[in-house]
Amino acid sequence: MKDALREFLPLSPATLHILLSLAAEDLHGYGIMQEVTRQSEGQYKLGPGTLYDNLQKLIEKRLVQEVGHRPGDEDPRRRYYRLTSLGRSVLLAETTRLEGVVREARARLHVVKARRA
Amino acid sequence: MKDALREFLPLSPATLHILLSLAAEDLHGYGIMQEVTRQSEGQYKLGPGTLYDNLQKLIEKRLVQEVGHRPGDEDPRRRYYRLTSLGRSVLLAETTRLEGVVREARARLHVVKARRA
DNA sequence: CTTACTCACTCGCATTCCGATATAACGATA
DNA sequence: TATCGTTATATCGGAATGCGAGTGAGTAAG
Repeated sequence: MKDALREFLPLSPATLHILLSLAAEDLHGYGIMQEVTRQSEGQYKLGPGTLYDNLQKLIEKRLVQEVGHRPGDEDPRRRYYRLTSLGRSVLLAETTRLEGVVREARARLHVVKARRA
Repeated sequence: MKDALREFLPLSPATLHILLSLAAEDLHGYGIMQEVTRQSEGQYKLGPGTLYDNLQKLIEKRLVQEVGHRPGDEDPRRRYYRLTSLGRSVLLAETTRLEGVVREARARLHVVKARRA
C-alpha cells in the first residue's frame, strides 16, 4: 500500500459510494445515483448537487475519468464515467482502512454485548 | 435494528472516529484526539475545530453526554465525555452499514485481483 | 528560559453537502 | 399530436461541516 494513497483518505460517504458504484462498470451520472440507492438499499440517496460536485473533484484528482458518449447507446444523452486505476487503488485503500475501523468497533462494542449475555 | 437510527447515518469520518474512541471508555477532549490518532495509526488526525464542533452536535443529538470532571483526577482541567446508549446503538448501526459497504467493495474489487493472480 | 507537551476552547475561512430548480430528450399512451 | 412520467445533465446558493491557526494556561525537561 503506497503512502501516496493515504492523502486521499478518508473518503466522505458520498465519495466512497460514487467510487464503489463505478468499481464494477462504467456508469453515467443518473446511473450512479440509481446504483448508489440500490447498493445501500434505499438508505442513502445521492442528490445531483452532491454527485456533480464530487464527480468534478474526482476527475480533477484523476480518480475518475469521463469517457463521454457511447456509440450506439440507447440514450445519446448519457455521459459515462470510469474509475481510473488510481481511483481503484484509492477505493481499495479506503476499504482496507474501513475494515480496520469495523474490526475496532466490533471489538469495543462486543465487550458490552458479552457482559450483557 | 430500529429505523430511527438510520436518520443519523451515514456518519462522517470525524464523527465515526469520535464515537469509536468513546466506545471503550470515557475520555476528555485531548484524549479523544490522541485516541483517534492512535486508532488510525496516525493516518487520521483530528483538529480541535473538528472535535469540538462534532462534540457539541453529538451532545445536542444525545449520542454523547458530558460527564464533567472526575474527582481525584490527576489533571483537574479534564472534562470527560461519555457515549450514551443511543450513541452506542448508532455506532453499531453504522458499523453494520459499513460492513455491507466493505463486502460490496471487496466483491467488486476482487474481480480484478482474481484476474491478476 | 526556552522548547515541548498537556489541556481547554474560539474564530473564521474553505470546503462540501445537497435540495430546488432549470432544461430537455425520451417513451408510452390517450 | 399532445401531454405525462421518466430519464438525463447540470447549476445555484444557502446550510452544514471541516479544520487549522490561534489563544491561554499549566507542567516538565533540557
